[in-house]
Amino acid sequence: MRLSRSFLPTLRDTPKEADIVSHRLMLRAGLIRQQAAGIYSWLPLGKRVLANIERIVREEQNRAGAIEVLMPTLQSADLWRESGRYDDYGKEMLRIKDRHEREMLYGPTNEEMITDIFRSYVRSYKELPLNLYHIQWKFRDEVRPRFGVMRGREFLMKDAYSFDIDEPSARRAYNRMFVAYLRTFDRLGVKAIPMRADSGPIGGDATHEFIVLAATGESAVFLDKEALDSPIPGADTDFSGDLTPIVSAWTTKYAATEEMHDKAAFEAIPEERRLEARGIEVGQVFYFGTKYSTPLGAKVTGPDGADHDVHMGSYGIGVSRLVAAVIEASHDDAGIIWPSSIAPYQVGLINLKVGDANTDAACDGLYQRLMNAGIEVLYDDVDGRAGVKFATMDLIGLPWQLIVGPKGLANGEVELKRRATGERETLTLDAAVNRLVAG
RNA sequence: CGGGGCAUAGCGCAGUCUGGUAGCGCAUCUGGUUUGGGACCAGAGGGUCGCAAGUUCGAAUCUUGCUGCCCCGACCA
Repeated sequence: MRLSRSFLPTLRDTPKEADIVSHRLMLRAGLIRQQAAGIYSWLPLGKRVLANIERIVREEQNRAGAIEVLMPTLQSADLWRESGRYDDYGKEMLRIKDRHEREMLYGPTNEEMITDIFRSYVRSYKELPLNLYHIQWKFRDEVRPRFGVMRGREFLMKDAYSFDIDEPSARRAYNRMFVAYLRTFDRLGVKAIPMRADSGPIGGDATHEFIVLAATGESAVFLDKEALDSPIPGADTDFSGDLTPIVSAWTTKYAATEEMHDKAAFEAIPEERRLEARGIEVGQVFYFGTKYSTPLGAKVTGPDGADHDVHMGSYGIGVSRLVAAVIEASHDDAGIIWPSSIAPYQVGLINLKVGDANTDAACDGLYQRLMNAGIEVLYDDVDGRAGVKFATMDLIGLPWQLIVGPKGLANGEVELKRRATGERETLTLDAAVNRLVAG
């Protein structure tokens, strides 16, 4: 993408409503624009990051055997009356009426709807296990939205729902999502630690929150430092096999949120391994048994010929929140530092002297070669001062900056800078292209 | 939902106490000089001062009501 033809409104000053670093940087780098309290538009750069996160989440869900669907944002109140949650959910649920005065709501979550889909079609245990997920906008009318997209009212979430014949099967489904989450967050470039969590109003008796450590996190967390070094399962993990060893490796080390904190257990850990920190919840997995299947009548016939209420779990990832969480975990004074896997572009190609025939030709050539190699490039082809170009490129945080100016070109050289470390190398044009193609 | 704060040009702010017809920096546009880490000079455009009522000869400024947004707490992916 040529900068001259893109829409990338960056801000030099920090808007005053933004308090935490991720919110400031998201506004300054032109990722989002606030439209109302807790409601944001996603501008081109932010949209690309969001799409990259979605892509990785989707790949790992699919790998773990979950199947993608798409449910609507608007739901009928009737379904929620069946589960009893229409009255229980309270003011956080945005309730609206259509032109026929029918009661509707903007979905805060989808347990009822997915259970309705399930009960409409599935009759036999032979169709299980089943895990359906979607990535859709949710609305929760928070009393106090804050910190930009970290706690918005409208937010993008991946939510998966598993259906099994009995509890042991449901626990295996839980483990599959648990392992998928380990892989997902690792690929997104963040270290998310599963922690024993409170089950809250959704209910259930097995749940973990996946928490990214960050100083500005909303939750206090307590963990054994050794939990940070547990291994990430590989892409070749057999999801049809026994995942208990992987899950156990992560859950035997102490790691808990404030609500579930067990002081005695924590203090049993050698002092040098105790870590008290703050974190951002980016995902949560629940096993809640028949909490919804019983009231909604989601049952299958088992091998014994009898009907069984299905055992369910739900598994959420805060996709839009992750954009902020990644920035909280990965930035410096100059701006964002995107992990390569979700960066809006891999390379920022900087033309330091637009209008100079040699420099233009070299940049245009590099741009073409990189694009042909399948590398996503943001090409700053706008006539401007070097300092402004560098500052903007640092702000938006692309992993690589390829700096092309007349001085270097006189020696047939360009400069390649790695955003994360600030490390620079002077290379020939060919060497620079090869380096970027190699990753 | 309790407590606190803010609302003046695209962004950041001053002016409000003490009423007199709106200003600064950045950004934008034009011309010139510059040009490897947020340049300089000259000029220009851009505001029903959040909305509504009131007081007054006169309101950004005083009064009342409303709305929006932010922060702390409680609550939450």
